[in-house]
Amino acid sequence: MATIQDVAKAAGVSAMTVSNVINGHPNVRPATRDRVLEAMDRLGYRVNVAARNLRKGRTGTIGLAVPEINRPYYGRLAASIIAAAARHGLRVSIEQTGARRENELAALSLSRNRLYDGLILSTVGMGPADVGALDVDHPVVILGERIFGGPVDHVAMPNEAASQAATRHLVERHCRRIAIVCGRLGGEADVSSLRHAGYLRALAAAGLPADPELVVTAESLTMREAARAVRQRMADGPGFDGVFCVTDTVAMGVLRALADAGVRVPDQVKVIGFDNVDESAYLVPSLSTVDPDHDLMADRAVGLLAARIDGGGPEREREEFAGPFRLVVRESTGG
Amino acid sequence: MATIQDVAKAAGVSAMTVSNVINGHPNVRPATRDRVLEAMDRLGYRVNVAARNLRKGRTGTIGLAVPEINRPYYGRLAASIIAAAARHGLRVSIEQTGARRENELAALSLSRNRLYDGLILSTVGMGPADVGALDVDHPVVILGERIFGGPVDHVAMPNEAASQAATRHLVERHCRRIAIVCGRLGGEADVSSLRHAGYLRALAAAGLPADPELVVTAESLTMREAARAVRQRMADGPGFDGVFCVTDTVAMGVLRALADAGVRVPDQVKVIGFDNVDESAYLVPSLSTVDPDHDLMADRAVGLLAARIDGGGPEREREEFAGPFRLVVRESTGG
DNA sequence: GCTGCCGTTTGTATCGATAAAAAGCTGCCA
DNA sequence: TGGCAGCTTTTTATCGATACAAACGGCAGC
Repeated sequence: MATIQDVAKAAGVSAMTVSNVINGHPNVRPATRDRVLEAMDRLGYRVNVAARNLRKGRTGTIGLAVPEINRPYYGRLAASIIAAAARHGLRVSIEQTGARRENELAALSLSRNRLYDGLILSTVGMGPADVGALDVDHPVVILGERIFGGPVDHVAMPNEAASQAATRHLVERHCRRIAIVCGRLGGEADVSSLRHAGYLRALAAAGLPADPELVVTAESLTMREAARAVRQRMADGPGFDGVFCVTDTVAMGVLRALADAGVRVPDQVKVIGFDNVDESAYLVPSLSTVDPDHDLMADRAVGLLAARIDGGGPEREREEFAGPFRLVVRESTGG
Repeated sequence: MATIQDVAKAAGVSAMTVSNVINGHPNVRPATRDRVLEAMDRLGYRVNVAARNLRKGRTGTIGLAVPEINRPYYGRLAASIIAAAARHGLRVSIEQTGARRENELAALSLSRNRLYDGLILSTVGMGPADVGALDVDHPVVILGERIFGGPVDHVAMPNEAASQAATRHLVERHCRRIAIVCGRLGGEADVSSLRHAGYLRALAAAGLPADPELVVTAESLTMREAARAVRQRMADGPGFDGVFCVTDTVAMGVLRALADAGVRVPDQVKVIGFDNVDESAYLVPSLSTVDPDHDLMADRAVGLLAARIDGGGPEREREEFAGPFRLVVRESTGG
């Protein structure tokens, strides 16, 4: 594989001149430039990125750590982030953490290896107790839930507000016994807890009691576990007329479980999700949901990260950005 | 940020000794090792991967180029590949090509930049005419469709065989006018053409005529376009009693379009897809499909690539591997 | 013809880690 | 005591690109 030296020799110039041509520096005589370009072409020269990275101290790659890329929500998020990063001239490398705390911490340390110029971390497993791990000397942006007081930039989902709006929508559609399907509660700042809080607030605002019977807890936020949890709860009749699902993926599992039990949606039970993944509009019945504007959040997250990378040193204050959201009403809540 | 030299100085040894400790070489006295480890810990030392890459001529990262990560099939594929790569100690960086030929070619050239040790390319836009572009001097594995005679390893979907099996299944369920929903035909080796060929073969084997009216062509293999194409075709009644959809994503669009038209699945029309993405089991009705064993294919693709990277030089013959598949019967074809 | 300036080109050092070879140490035996 | 084998450790050179400063060449002006 040809190096810059080979090209230099072939073109009868120094390596620096070749470098100058590659990087579009001014003050290279056109005739020289042409000679160099011709030599590069002839030798099939390609920049060695490792060498450039070493010299420049940058890799041009950011890391994206998500629980699992194979879930509509994270797929969608990743797509938005890859696109946003490309606009900043950055590539994206994806780590799967399996929502496990230790893997999320490992992702942080990879980025310390200078493999990435910065890291976008979608935390799920880490809790407030791990805030210390975030206190690193390289750019990190948390995307998703809320890490209290973490010393990093943070783009937050509008968890509580949007959950409240979703639940309120069920109230407005005359649901009176509204269930929530979520993951295990107890953490301070995970998706389930935050969205559960929004759900409770909506109930309170509507003067509805918060019946613990109506909290359906799945082992994990997957279709399988959501369906299983709902089936179990429905052993003796639904006992609810509305369901707020903490993600659209969960909602898909719930819709399936309801269908298995012969429960008609939206006639007998109304269902609303959270995320507005692409699939939601195409389900039968199509799924009402709240849409947190992924593109905007991705754009903001990458923007913050890029700013940190480009020298926005540690003296810059950390930023918090809470995304906007939009209620999307479809068939599953009666259109 | 501390370098290996800093650690060496702090531990009172040479840089090489530190390097030896890092890389777990034998012949480092335990006492020395401890001293080095302590210094590394104290200084918060992290390997500079760019420097190591330069020296070793490897990056430890492979590229995965897919049309769009935000589609269930590619998400699933990416998840499998990331997992398989991790087993080989490789990281995965994802490029989105948008199924566009020029982006697929660009992905090839990125890998030429030695950014990646190798590339797994899921071709969609490139055709047999671009075979020349694949003749590169670094490891590439094509995953997906068939590139005739490309000078690279190739893990192929069992496109024709599985499509034939899916269509045959519809025949066995007494469908007599079986439609196919696919993308534009005409290419020699794209998904749609190959799966269309399998569909035709099944019809021929069953002695059914191949009515061009039953070929529904979508602009792209998305839910939106599939739904649009089917709606258009159904303006004057369905005219078919079975549909083979070239992907599960397409099937989701089709199911939605049928629901909109008040057509009952599977009573009036039976539907089968291709891919067995996670969502398929949870749709209402759940989707029959063929499952190409993504994990196995991912494993094989990464395995081939890793072998090429580890010196399996260009003299090794290129390999072709056609994945197995499995028919998955669910509600959409009558259970 | 000489000076000085400006646009162009080149030499040298460097980023940080590591392969290969050389040099230091031990301890053991003759 | 000298010599040698076998671990340990260090020295030196290198991967390829680029920052920086120095050198070069041509030309206008005196």
